[in-house]
Amino acid sequence: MRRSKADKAITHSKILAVAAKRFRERGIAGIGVADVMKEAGSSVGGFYKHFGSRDDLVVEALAEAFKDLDGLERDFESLSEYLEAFLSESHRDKPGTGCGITALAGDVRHASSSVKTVFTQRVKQSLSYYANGVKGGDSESKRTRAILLFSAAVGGMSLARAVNDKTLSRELLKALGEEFSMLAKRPLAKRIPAKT
Amino acid sequence: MRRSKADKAITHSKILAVAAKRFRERGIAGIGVADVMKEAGSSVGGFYKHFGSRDDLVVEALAEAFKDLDGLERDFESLSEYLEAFLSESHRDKPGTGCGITALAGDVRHASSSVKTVFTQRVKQSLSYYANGVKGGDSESKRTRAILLFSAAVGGMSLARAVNDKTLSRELLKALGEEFSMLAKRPLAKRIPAKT
DNA sequence: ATTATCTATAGATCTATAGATAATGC
DNA sequence: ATTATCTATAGATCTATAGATAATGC
Repeated sequence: MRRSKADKAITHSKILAVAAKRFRERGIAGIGVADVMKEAGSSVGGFYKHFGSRDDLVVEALAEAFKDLDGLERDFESLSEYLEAFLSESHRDKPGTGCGITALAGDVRHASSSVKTVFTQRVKQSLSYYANGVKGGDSESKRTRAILLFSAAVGGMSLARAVNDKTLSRELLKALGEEFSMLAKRPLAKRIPAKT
Repeated sequence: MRRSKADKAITHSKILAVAAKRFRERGIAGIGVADVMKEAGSSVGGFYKHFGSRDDLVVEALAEAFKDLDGLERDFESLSEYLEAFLSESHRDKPGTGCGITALAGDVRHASSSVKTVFTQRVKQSLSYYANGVKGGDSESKRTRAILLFSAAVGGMSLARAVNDKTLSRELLKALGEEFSMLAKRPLAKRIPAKT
């Protein structure tokens, strides 16, 4: 029954891969330790030789999920292209392999401090990525614009996923795509000065 | 032990009030039937004379939570003022009495079809409210702008609540407030024509 | 007689632990 | 000898039901 240390490492990453996917799909409370272990090809009892607690799994699985996001951000040439893919129906329908921040923002509010810390760090990273991708403007307006785009992307996708009406869901994604195609290019403040 | 029909109605609304608050605060899975009943001053056993199932409570409590949102939307003279209050730290720190869409968007994705339907209807109502409040532009650009503002408000507040870092949380709300103060006034398309 | 509410509990589900099993690794 | 994994289960928690109690309402 016992396997080698190398095999244990494989088991460990299988568990993480399953958890990273299912937590994003069903929420942090949506899948249990036993189900994760079963899908990873193991049984419940072994779990606690891999993780100190269920919450430790959540923390590591969240970090694992963010690796997908790292890849996504890297694979696009511009923020505009990234956002277009982000707002796709394909991304909407596959939360399990998509942005972990969007999939779990609601859950993290009720999660442990450790989970929140991992989440927070990744939010900061995404904001840098967005700010970097915004065209024109000084660094402050880029940052502000990044926050608008990121918030709207996360919120819009959350709504598109929660809503029961396919037409509305599509409309949300499409409308954001249109607004983003303008907003991602130049900062508003540089085009027309704010009135104040 | 038995009380009058009128008293039963009072008990019923007490249950709903507690549930509407606690679901928003702790999430749909975050509080149980027994705790809701206890806080409403009753005991578990009576619950099923009031609601057919826990899910029925979720549906009714969501509708109840949206009454607060109706009130919020009514109490402000302009969309800009509404958004300023929406993005406040006070609203961030009191999800139990705040916007139910923001508080529960993540949870609704995993909820029953009945819950999704109630949620979806209220999303439509909010979008109308936003579109109505946008200054200038034709009805199509108002609608698109409304979707941007609403998505960013929901997403930004969700992030501000999930994040572990007070400075970042405040920055998110502040930046959105700044961008909104411009975006809520005039549609981008009417100021500078899109390139494409 | 009906029924609003209560106490008690059945039954399901979930995290975590105990103890057994058998292969690894010194 | 150590340890990776397994089966079994303790203990907590949650939804829903059963049956008792006593006040309402016909």
